[in-house]
Amino acid sequence: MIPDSYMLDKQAQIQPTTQGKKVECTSCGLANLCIPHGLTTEELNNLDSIVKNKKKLDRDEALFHAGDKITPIYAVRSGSFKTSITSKEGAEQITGFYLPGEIVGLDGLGGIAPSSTAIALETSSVCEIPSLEFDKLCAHNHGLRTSFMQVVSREIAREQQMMMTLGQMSADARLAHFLLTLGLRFKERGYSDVEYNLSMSRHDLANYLGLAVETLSRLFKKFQSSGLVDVKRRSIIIIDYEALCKAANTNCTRKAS
Amino acid sequence: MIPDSYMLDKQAQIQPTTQGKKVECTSCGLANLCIPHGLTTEELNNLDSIVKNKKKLDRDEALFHAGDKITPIYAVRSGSFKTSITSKEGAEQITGFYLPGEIVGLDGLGGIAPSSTAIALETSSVCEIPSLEFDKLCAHNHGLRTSFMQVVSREIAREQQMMMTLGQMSADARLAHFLLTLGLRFKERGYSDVEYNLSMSRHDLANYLGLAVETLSRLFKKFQSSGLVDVKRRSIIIIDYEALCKAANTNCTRKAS
DNA sequence: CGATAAATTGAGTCTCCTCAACGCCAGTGG
DNA sequence: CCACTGGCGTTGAGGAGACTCAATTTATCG
Repeated sequence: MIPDSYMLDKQAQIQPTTQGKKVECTSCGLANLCIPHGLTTEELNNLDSIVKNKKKLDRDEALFHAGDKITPIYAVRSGSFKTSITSKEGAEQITGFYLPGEIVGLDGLGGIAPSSTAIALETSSVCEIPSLEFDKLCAHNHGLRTSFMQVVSREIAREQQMMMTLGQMSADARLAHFLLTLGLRFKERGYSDVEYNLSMSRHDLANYLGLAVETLSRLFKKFQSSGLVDVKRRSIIIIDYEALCKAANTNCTRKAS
Repeated sequence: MIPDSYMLDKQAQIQPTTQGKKVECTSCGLANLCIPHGLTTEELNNLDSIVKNKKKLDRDEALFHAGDKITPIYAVRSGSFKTSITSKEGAEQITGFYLPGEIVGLDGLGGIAPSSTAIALETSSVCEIPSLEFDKLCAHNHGLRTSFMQVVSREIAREQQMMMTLGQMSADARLAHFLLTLGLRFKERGYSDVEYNLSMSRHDLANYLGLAVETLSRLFKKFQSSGLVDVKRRSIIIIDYEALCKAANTNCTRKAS
């Protein structure tokens, strides 16, 4: 089954959340992918006490802008986001796509203004974690500090991997690698790693991968006609996993789910 | 005057530090560029109490390896380092160069094994900050937490900028931008921003910038013959700052020092 | 249903890579 | 002192991958 975009919050689909409905980390299905992972019940409750009510955003709405004063950090709850930076000359680089359970805003810690802008790719919601309160909480919760540091480390590692992608890989490998990695992220969230929908436009994806849209389009076509994937607009079905790995220059074997 | 490589620790040049000599953050000339920036005297003393003795490394020696168990973080005290990640297939990407006052090892926080390997580019020394002790200290020092979060944010922002460089810029712009930015980092450390020595090989720089060594070599020659810079092996003299900015596609004006 | 944006396709070009050879410099050992 | 060696950097020739520009098709939305 193909998830309807990245909308993973099934509760929210059934009973649409009003702006302000309190969501508890303790009962959140994404907890293991998010900051709560590995925390004690007490720490979880502490965290719950400062996490602000779910904030809902429409497509193309900004969660925060580069240069904003004091910004909280956000945990994606449903939907998805892109972050991008813009040079003085107007050049844009999309620096990441964020799925439910992932943390946005790590470039705006310690009172520093974020260098990136975060924009919802579809109707999305986030849990807001105010920086001041979070910092206070960190003073008394070792587990929380550790968990957060892990989140930070993974984000840095992800960006390093992206440097590898942009610096060393061919266009083919970039796309193949992206499709495989995105699949794995869906899998972590309980969805298929071989059938999913993209929530970003060709333009956004091309920019993220450092390619021209035309090149990206041709690559999709090439993968399609080589029988690697089935692409229909934003729907992706990975047909030949092994071959896609090979295209990504990665000797990854798909593990049984 | 051209600094002899990145050796900024003049004390160390005069009286070579023995392995184990205690260096105080309180009296460190790099404090303002490092974690100590903005801390109270008390916090500084606390930090001093856990910072381990200076560790000296020769050229090509590793500070830590990708996958190492519990790794401390390190503040570069003298010399310089490169960090790199390696894919399973053996592809390498250099992810950063680190000068005195900068923090290495942020991809290994919270007990996570670092994804990168750090290697000294020349004879260098570092201050070791053990993760456990540092975490404990963070519990009681708001300023320390804030300062560290700022370091983390800047590192993430730096990597995002690198994604922009690799994803959007031409080869010319990449090199020009690198030379300018490196100059600014030297300036922060009290050196000329237009005359300095590179501590990394052409190979390392090319890899970092996502270029072939041959391309890099041709670029240096091109910049040289256009009168932008004077390049002699690893010595760099920026002659036409404005033109170099233009090559970097950046409308930066050089501020008087 | 028409207007606008998104995506695809085609043609031609150029940037940058690859491969190969050569020059330069430092260190080594005879 | 000098040839030898090996790493590092440069130079040249040729080619391929990805870009640009332009036109067309396909979606999206009022």
